[in-house]
Amino acid sequence: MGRRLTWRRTDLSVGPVDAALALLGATVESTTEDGTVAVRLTEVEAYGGSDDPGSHAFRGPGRRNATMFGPAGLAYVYFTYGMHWCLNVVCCPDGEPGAVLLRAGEVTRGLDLARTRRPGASDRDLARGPARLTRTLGVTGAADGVDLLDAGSPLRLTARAPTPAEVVWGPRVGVAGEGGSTPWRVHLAGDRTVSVYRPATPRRKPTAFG
DNA sequence: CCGACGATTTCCT
DNA sequence: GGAAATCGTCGGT
Repeated sequence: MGRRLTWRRTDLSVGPVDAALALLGATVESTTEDGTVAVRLTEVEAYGGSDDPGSHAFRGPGRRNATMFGPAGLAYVYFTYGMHWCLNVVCCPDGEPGAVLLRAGEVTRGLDLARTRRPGASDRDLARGPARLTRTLGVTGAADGVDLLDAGSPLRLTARAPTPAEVVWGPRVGVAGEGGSTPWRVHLAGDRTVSVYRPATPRRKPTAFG
């Protein structure tokens, strides 16, 4: 069952779970004035809409998540923890929210440039985590809303991959509450660039007693 | 190896 | 006001 290895928008307009599977093994490529870096995706996570408490779209559209309600194939990029960018692929028909978070991958092009963006990191760790991946690719909020299926975009999806032989589904990383147990994280089995699983960790608020 | 914690800012309630 | 789809560092075992 060979699969076409080029993208059509309808390939991604299939909801977050199916889109997550379609994106595994595929390549994201970023071009800046410094050059081009490409990453082969080894780990992604699905996020839904009003029925998914773990999703940014759970409470409807707002300033940050507006792109999630756009057409499939757009990049939804958000800023979190005061310092990190995360990159998603929008994966539902226009007006319906849903996205796939790109969590980890392997650098397959532009290794020298990637290394300069992540000083001190091992090659294995260059894109091993959602914020590491955006740093390695040079992705920031400027890429929010970019069409990933346009070959002329600075950030784009290039090759699809054959259906992975073996994938592993599990709970999403860092998602608290009801959405925390939904097994919508998926990665290539046995791949060393997959990030380490961590449950959501509530942080202790500072007390008057130190 | 492992768990704890601080950094730092945006967004929503 | 508080939580957040994280990461690097630090200290202990």
